[in-house]
Amino acid sequence: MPSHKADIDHIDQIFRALGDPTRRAIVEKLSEGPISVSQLAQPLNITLAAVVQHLQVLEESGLVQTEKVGRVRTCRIDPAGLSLAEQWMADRRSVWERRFDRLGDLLVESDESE
Amino acid sequence: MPSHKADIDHIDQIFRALGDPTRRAIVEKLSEGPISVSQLAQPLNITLAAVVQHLQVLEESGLVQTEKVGRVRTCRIDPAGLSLAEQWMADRRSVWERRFDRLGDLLVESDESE
DNA sequence: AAAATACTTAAGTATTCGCTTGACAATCAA
DNA sequence: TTGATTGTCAAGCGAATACTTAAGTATTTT
Repeated sequence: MPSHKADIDHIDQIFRALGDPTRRAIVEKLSEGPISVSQLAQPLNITLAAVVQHLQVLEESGLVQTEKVGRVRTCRIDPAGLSLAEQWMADRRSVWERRFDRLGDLLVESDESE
Repeated sequence: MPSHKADIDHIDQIFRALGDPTRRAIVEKLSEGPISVSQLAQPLNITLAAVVQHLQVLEESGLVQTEKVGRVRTCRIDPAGLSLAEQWMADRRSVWERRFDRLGDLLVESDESE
């Protein structure tokens, strides 16, 4: 039985997180490898506090994991989050494309209704 | 030479569009097949005007196409939009996973820095 | 110990967003 | 023609969002 309530909620958080361009820039940067919060902030033209807020959203969504050692917090991508969202889109597409197959059948057979 | 400015802008619109749960519900519904605006509105607990506004966002993002014949506008998914977003995520993941491969190499060879 | 680094947290602000209401246009049915 | 569908447009409202500033904490350096 696929797609629990918890999963739907998770998908919700993931897409909400990816909806913001700055957060996508963060994910993009992290895809090159794990870095600290201030390294992450440097290329973006916003304050460190703003970056921290974005990271909270990303971490709650499960797209990013962080770990603090000493005074520096290191951030890395969790690819599972991305592939969950990927799956959602692939599913919608496949349902859509399967429809075309059935449509083809109907055009050929041309009777026997639903 | 991949990823033009126009593409980035397009990706921006797509992810922004998918960031809203109601719009994802619309995409989900449309994946079952093309339907009219009021049919789309029926299961959602919002006014028709709100649905039209969501459809504008979805159409501008390229995720949905619509066509009006008579007084009814029929909406359908454009799978190209979905696969573009899918690609973006797959790319981020692959960069990340390629990093692991290189890390493996380094651990095995354990010299020759770059 | 003192200063610098690397965050963290809270409060405030300006803008954006999703939604409603209400008035309107166009098409189809009786 | 009259009335019912089906959608469109504009204005406005409350809540959410992305950001800043400012004050604080914990850790490392000097």
